[in-house]
Order: sequence, then structure tokens, then C-alpha cells
Amino acid sequence: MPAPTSRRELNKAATREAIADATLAFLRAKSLSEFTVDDVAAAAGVSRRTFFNYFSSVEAAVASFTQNYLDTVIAELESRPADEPILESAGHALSAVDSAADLAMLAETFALTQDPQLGRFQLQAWEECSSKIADVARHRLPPATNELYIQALVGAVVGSCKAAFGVWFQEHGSDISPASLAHLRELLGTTISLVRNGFNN
Amino acid sequence: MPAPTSRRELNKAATREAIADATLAFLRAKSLSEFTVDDVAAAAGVSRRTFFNYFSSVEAAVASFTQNYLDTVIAELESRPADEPILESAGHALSAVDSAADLAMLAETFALTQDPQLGRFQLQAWEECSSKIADVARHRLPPATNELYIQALVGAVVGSCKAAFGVWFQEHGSDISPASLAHLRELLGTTISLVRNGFNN
DNA sequence: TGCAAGTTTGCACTGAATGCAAGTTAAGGT
DNA sequence: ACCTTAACTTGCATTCAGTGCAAACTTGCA
Repeated sequence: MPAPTSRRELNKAATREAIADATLAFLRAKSLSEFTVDDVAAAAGVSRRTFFNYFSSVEAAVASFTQNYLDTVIAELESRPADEPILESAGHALSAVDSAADLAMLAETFALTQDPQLGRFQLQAWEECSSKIADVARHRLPPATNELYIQALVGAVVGSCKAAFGVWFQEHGSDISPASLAHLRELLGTTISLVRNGFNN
Repeated sequence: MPAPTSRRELNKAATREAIADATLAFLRAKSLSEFTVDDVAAAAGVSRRTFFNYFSSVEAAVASFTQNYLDTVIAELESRPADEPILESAGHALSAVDSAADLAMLAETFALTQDPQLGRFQLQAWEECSSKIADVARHRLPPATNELYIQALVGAVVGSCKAAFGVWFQEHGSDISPASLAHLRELLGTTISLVRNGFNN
């Protein structure tokens, strides 16, 4: 991936990250209603107006972390061989993304989901993810594949894996130790195979 | 269900419905940014402040339709015999709710989902639905059942059925004819059996 | 009838979100 | 190095969302 890295791009990316980070920092300390966009903008060293040039709300700023994580998984999925069974690819893609940073973020976003105001935006990130995965699936499955099959498959995979992450988070909180990660991978593996082989065991 | 129907309750329910209906009426004609809460409140014959006593936003008001539909399905699910296999119960519950009014609403909410601002709230309705179904499942499945199994199952069922509704809507739009409804039921049936028997056919 | 509890409303206030125009900064050609 | 152009940032002004509060009004009940 030859990043089209002009100076402008770099600045934008840095600003974007600064804003998102500042937002997250506030959320670690306070709830949504206890700080304002002005606070975040100031902390990120940027004007209020610039904040809104990057994100349409504080909620959207936090959701960017989840989006990043999910996009990474999707990139991983796309890089799998095209003839691999798609559920197997999914399993590998999920296992491949396990850097501490990524997963710590994901765990944190699960914690944030407790606030429905933030949860909405997280859900939307997953939804967008679903539609991107559906695109990938459409290209990988035989061309004549039923649209229902594709969409139901993606819905089931994403829905159940999200649930698996939820179970993991409920048990381990923000614990990112190797043991915890191994458990996560096991949960995801089990889930994928349930989807593959059916829930009627 | 002995409705605890005092006069107060009736008034509240009527007001709530009036507000939700007025909101929907505006959305049929205009997009979110083209009218205000004041407009809706006026149309519902209620003050702006009262609108907010019932719903925290226009988006939440529309989402109430989806919530109602999903709650109906859940009630149906709960009324199934406790020893019926749970995926079978799910299939029956989905088929049972097929009044034209309910499904027309559902189709409409799918159309509205195009606006992400509204979509977020719809997603949240589905999410709440998932957690309610998980409660039901926890009571129906053997007590020792793995939490992962429960959550993954519910995630898969809800995720794939939502997808099935999406496919149906994409093909039929707001067509509520018997033929269209038959097709919907077929799509849902196929989806449930995919979840039951696995996507790896 | 009359009191207690539940509801509606208006008012006031904070802060989100967006358009616009003026100021800054980077990119690329000369 | 200089200038032009396009991209980006900022401040300002405006509209409207959302909430707390207190005063009016309804309903439930003794």
C-alpha cells in the first residue's frame, strides 16, 4: 500500500488522530454530558470549528476507533486467498488482528457501549462493516450465489462475532494478557464453527 | 394481559402515538433536516416540551415503531411452548406477526434506515431486541448452557433475520401484497434453517 | 369536595451543528 | 525564491436540540 503521503495528508491524519485521542481521553475520565466539544477541541489544540470539520460529533469521534479496527479486519479478510472457504478466511482474519493496541481499543469501545448515546455509533460502525464484508463476499462466492445467502451469512457472522466479543469483554474486561487473548481467539473460533456447522448440535 | 388501563395510561399512550405518528408523517414528506421538533409538536397538538417528555429526539420517536414491532415478535416468542426447539419457536414467532400494519411499518423503517442519522436508532432497537431475546433464550435453554452459545445464537439469528428483511425490502419495497408476504416468510424460513443447519452446505 | 400525585407547558439556558467569509498554510509551476 | 492556486483552519453568527425548573392543570382517591 503506497500511502499517498503528502504533507497535507500527514497533517490531516495527525489532526484527526489528535482529536480522536483527546475525545477518548475525556471519556475515560468523564461521561458524555460532563464535557463539551470545546473542551475536546482545546485539548486537541484545535478550534471548535475544526473539530466539526473532522467529526460531526463526539460520538462519531470515538466510533472512529471501532471503524479502524473493523477496517483492519476487513483488509485482512481481503488479503486471504480467494479460493479459501469464506468462513475460514473470516476466522483467520479475526485471529490475525491481535495487536495489543487494537484489541485494547476494542475492549474499551465495548465498555463505552454502555452509554446508549455512544452505543448507537458503535452499532453503526458494525453495520458499515457488514456491508463492506458483504461486498467482499459477493466477489468471492460463486457469481450465481443467492443474495439472501450472502446477506444472511454476513449478518450471522458479524452478529455472532460481535456477541463473542461481548462475552469476552464481560469476562475479561480490559485484560489484554496473552491468556485473555487466547481465550478471545477460542471464543471467535467456536463462534465461527457454530455458524459454519449450525447451532442445532 | 390485563392492561392496567387507567385514564392516565390511556392519555399517555394516545399522546405518545400522536407524537410518533406526526413524526412519521413529516418524514414521509421531508428529510430530517427540513423540519424541527417544534413542527412535529405542533402537528401532534402538543408543546415542544411535551415532545421531549416522551421522546428524546425525532429519531427516537421513529424508532418506537421498530421497537413495537420487535416487541411484538418477542411476545410471540415467549408464548411458544417452552420445550419447542428455540429456533423453531423463532421461526413461528416471525411468521405469526404478519398484520399488514406491522409489516408496512417495518418496510417503512427500512426505507428510513437510508438516513444514517435515523439508522443509528433503528440499529439500537434491534440491539435491545437481541438482549431481550437472549434473556428468553437463557430461560429456555438448559441451565448449564454456555453463555457464548446463547449470545452467539441470538446474534446470528437477529443479524441474519435483519439481513433477510433487508433483502425482502430491497426486492419488494413497500409492497405488502400476500405474494410479497409469502416471499418474506420464505426468506425468513430459509434464513432460520441456515442458522440451524449451518452455512456450510 | 379536596388533597396528593402525575402531566403539561412556558421560560431560560447551555451547547451542538452548520454556513460563510476571511485568514493561513502547503503544492507546484515559473 | 516567488507567486498562484487550492486546501485547510478559524471566528462569527445563526438555528435548533435538549434539559432543568416552577407554575399551571388533570386525574386518582379518600
